[in-house]
Amino acid sequence: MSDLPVDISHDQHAVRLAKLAELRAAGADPFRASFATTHFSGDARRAYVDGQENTVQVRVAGRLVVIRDMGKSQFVKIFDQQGGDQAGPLQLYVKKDVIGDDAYAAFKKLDLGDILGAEGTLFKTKTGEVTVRVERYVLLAKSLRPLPEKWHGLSDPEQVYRQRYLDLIVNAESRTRLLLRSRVVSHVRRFLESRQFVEVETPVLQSVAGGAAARPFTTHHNALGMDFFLRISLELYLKRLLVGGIDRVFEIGRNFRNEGISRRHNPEFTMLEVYQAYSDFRGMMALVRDLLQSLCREILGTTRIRHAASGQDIEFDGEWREVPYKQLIREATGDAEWFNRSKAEKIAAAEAMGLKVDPKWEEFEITNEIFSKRIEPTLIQPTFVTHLPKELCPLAKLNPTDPSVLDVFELTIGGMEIAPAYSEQNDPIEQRRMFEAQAGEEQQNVDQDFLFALEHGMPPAGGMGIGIDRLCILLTGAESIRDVILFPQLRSTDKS
RNA sequence: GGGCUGAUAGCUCAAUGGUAGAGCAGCGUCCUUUUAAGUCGUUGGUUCUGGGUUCGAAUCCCAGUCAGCCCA
Repeated sequence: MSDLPVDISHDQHAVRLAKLAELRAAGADPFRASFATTHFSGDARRAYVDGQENTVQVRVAGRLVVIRDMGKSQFVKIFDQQGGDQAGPLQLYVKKDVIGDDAYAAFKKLDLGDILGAEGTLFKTKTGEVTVRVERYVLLAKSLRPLPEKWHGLSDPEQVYRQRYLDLIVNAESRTRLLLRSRVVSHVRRFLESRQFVEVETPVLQSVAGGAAARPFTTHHNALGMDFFLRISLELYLKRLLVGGIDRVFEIGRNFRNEGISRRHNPEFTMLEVYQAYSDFRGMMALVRDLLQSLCREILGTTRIRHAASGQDIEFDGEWREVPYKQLIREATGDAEWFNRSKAEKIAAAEAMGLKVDPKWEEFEITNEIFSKRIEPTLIQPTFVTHLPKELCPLAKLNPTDPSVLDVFELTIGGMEIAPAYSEQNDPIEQRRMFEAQAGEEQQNVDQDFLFALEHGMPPAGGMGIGIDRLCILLTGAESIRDVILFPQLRSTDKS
């Protein structure tokens, strides 16, 4: 670069642009259309036969992430989809004698980050690393920007999230964690399909956003000239499908809630919802336990997970604790008569427990504040909290012997609510009454079309939801939901 | 929405009111089995933005932007 009129040696982008121009001037194509490979990096390593030096031929491709230049030969490493495997990127050995003077001179001008294809034979170095002895190589895509530092990687959380592609290249833990999520989703599908559940897709754009209590996003359809909401839950459409005779149905899909962003909340998140006709919340208990146990075994290879926040190990194996909500409340408050206390007494007791209570709250809300602040965080081992108060969900059936509670459970693990499940309400009269009571002044928020569907008869059913993001937090030990979402929501910035 | 913390070279980080530095990366050498390769030399800064205080500001003050944590 010293022959350039202006010294740009400090500007890595400018240096690379100059190299690009040089390549083009020499008639090379720095951005090729394709390259036929025979192996990913890990597969190439596995293709090596012990003692068979330079007999197995491979064609591989990837991003240059390490260059060790020794004058007339170089060891470099390329990173591909299997570059996150334990052994890391695949090593290539490029020798002047083998590829020739011109090709070697061009190779010396490559930069970290360039994407190349190479062909050669496998051998083992004296330190035992399976390596490709390169006979031919081709630059497939010139990289015009430098990679983050090789040892410390990329650690600024903002850049990790905004430039996830770099995080994936340089931070093996991020890559492993995020790819684990793909395996989780894939396993969930296979598990449910093996039990004859059918996967469907239901509308994201809805004129009534029902199935949960949350503020929806709004959007507008120009041709129809009407506003829509983005869905906040999958529930009401999947139940229409129960009416339609799809007895075992599930959807894995994005929900959108126009609420705060935090370590546990992203405005868009992925839910699994499962409905099984002729089952009930107890059937869902067995289903979710089987599902999570098989996930642990298949994906993690263990049913024991380290829970950093509590310092405990979470054991997924065996039967799980089952305990009624009311019992937990009575234990936590030390008051056997809690549910007979007046509102004033409940407020006083909650405040004595250090909780902030809004006087406008209903009694069940005060009680539930105790549950979510003082009980839920302590439920580290998998726990089915059953029979929640009837006010907490309008879509579930009442318990026949105690109609103040619902035939539901909330599976809590690691102090987080992981999976709620219900014996689903299929009485259209009762369902309408609940919806209309809940909607109050805002009767337009009642999904009449759903109620109309229910009136045709919905089979009794168990239903369950699992927040995939939270499940992945649990399985990976991530500290934030952002660490299990490839591109978490951030404020947009103008990039000039 | 509120509180706290942070933003310095491409990346990871120093510099606590007095000449903005290091490692990696980059650039130029040496080196044909390296493993954060080694070696010699060397470039690189709107210290997030805008104001203010001061003889002097990366540093102190105010406002803003973005992010993280906690709370709602």
